[in-house]
Amino acid sequence: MFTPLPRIFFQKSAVEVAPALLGKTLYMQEGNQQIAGIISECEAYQGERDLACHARAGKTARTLPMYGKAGHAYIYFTYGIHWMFNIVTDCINEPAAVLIRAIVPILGFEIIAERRAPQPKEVWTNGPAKVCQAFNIDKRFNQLDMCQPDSPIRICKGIAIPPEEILQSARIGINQTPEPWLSIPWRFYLAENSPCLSVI
DNA sequence: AGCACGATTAACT
DNA sequence: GTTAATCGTGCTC
Repeated sequence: MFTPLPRIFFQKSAVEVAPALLGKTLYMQEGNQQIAGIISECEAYQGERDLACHARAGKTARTLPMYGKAGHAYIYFTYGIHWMFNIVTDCINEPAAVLIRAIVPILGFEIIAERRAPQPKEVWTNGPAKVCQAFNIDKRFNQLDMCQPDSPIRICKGIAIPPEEILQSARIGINQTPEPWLSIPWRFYLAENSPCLSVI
């Protein structure tokens, strides 16, 4: 149970990995605490040419994880308050990552409720920073290899998603980005979980 | 050494 | 619809 997906699953472009991540399980184990949820929304950021991707400025201290091994975590801090959780994909030296924007909780409801209080369960994990708050993800886990069987964060088998239930749109929150990157439909989300999607 | 800003959220009017 | 919260990062001087 909660066996991590093999690295080869992540060794493709972010645009290929992102839709494949929908329906998979995000699992977190710290001490005897377990939390898990089904990934319902994510976004692909691919390469230095993608002007919405942090790697547009090249290799820096912050973007280094994206140039590393697929299956590792890329976690960054933004707006002075929030953490964002990404999964690195593609080859070494090809910066690519998938931002996890929303999950549907399946395990650890009490812990999530405590961390997300006083918010109602409908908005517990429908946003990238909310997922990090619920799972207690921060820089401690940056560059973590999530393909190890004892990793505190793992991406595991989940539920099968028929292709017709996967919807696409432009990515959120990148309003200063020029075209075509502003409009390219690299946000992937599940139709059936619309109440669990991030707030736009 | 200083500065502008961000792959957001929650609590306002 | 608007705005405060709040600080690491990367760029410029």
